[in-house]
Amino acid sequence: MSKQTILVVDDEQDLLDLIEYNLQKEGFDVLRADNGLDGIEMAREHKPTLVLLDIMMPQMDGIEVCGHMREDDELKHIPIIFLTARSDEKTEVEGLNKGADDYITKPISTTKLISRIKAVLRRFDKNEEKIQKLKVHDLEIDKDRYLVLKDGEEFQLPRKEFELLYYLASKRGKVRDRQTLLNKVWGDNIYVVDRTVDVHVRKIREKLGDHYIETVKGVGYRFKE
Amino acid sequence: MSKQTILVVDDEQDLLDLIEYNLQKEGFDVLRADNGLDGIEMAREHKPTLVLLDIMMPQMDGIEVCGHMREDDELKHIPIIFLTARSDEKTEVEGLNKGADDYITKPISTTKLISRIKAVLRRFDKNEEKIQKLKVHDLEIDKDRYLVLKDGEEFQLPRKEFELLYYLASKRGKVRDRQTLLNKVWGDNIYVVDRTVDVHVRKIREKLGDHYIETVKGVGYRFKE
DNA sequence: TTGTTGGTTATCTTTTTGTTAACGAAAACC
DNA sequence: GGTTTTCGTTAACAAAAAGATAACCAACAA
Repeated sequence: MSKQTILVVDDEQDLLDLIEYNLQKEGFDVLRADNGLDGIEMAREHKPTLVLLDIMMPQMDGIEVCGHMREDDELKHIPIIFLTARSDEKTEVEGLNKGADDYITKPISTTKLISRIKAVLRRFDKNEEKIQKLKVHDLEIDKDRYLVLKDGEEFQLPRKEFELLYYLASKRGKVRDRQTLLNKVWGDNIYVVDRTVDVHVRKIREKLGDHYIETVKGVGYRFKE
Repeated sequence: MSKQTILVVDDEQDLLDLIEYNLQKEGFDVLRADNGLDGIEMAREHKPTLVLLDIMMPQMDGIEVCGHMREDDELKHIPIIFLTARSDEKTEVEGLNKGADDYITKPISTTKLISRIKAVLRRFDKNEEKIQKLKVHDLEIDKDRYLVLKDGEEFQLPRKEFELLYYLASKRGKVRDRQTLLNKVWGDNIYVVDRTVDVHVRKIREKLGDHYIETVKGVGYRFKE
């Protein structure tokens, strides 16, 4: 496997140095940018495996950068971890809604940083390194384009719905409880109520039909074998 | 599955009470200690599955406790989650570097606490990918899929019926009395009348046929050898 | 503005789970 | 042999749990 590249966007040079040093020690390639615009630029050019994004930056803040990335077909699949000041809880929530995959509060412990990064990569890797395209029953689930094909017809599912469907389909036949689904699809450190899963399942069923995802009462959900 | 034990070390009794109550409600066994020394003592004696450790304590603080545990071959593998006061950022970093697996800031939201604990346990759970498939006679009892296969045909049993069948099948040939079955399948701390077992056995027989589970009069039930 | 996404919540249904009582077979007692 | 007691089976019913659904809100983009 080729080396994984992490793009770090932050306006504090000292912090950049520290993070770069530690990531390199772990065997990652590191790209750095000290403002949002350059960050996006670099992301477009190098397609990093993951982006570490400070929220508070002059000119263009992290949330905005994240927003742009999520709209760019080439970049929307790249996992993003926010760096945020401790007190700043509001932006934290806001950021997650924007499509971040995790967030870490400053000051940053390097162990934690590394382990979070690895956790997020693990979450995505399983899918990424293997098949980008799942074919199940009459569905074709295309992770590259975030698109589902059902006998020729294209369905553009929203990100979360897509990822939930993708995860379940990749574990075809196996039951997963709500908490596991939340951890795998939403992320370990993200707190939403577990009924959220139900609602997303319902929305998927609404669009694709209800014979793909099965309910196992008292246990969880499962993609039909 | 034997119950998981969590050791909570904190000098605030109220908080101990609160945490204990919530953990028990989730089905964990709880051990408590109100200072670092006792904490280590208890850890040595009972080998808990996980330790919740307050950082700020008189005499011996959490970080020190963590340090001791990490040096003890018997205890070094036990996951530790720190409880820290929000403001106290320096020790937090220190703690993580000392080998904690996660930390939670006070004041504590119990939902968050529980889900963090479960996340850490999941991370440590090696048997995640363990095969949980039993093949007995012409039955295939697949816990991963929560399905029973009888020569090709799928049976979706309700959760309790499934778990009862699974338990009996896993102890194939051995008789278990009703109380044991209740304890193992339903759980130690919930009370239901033991006739309930009969009813569930009957329902299983109704669906799969009555030659799998045998009655041993005056004793209990057994999965046919 | 309107539409989309992501998430929450309250209400409605369905299913599961548990209790009880009647029944019957076998064992034990006389 | 007849009677009593013990024990499990079964069906009917009640209670509780779980999930589906719809309506709602907030944030944001077009």
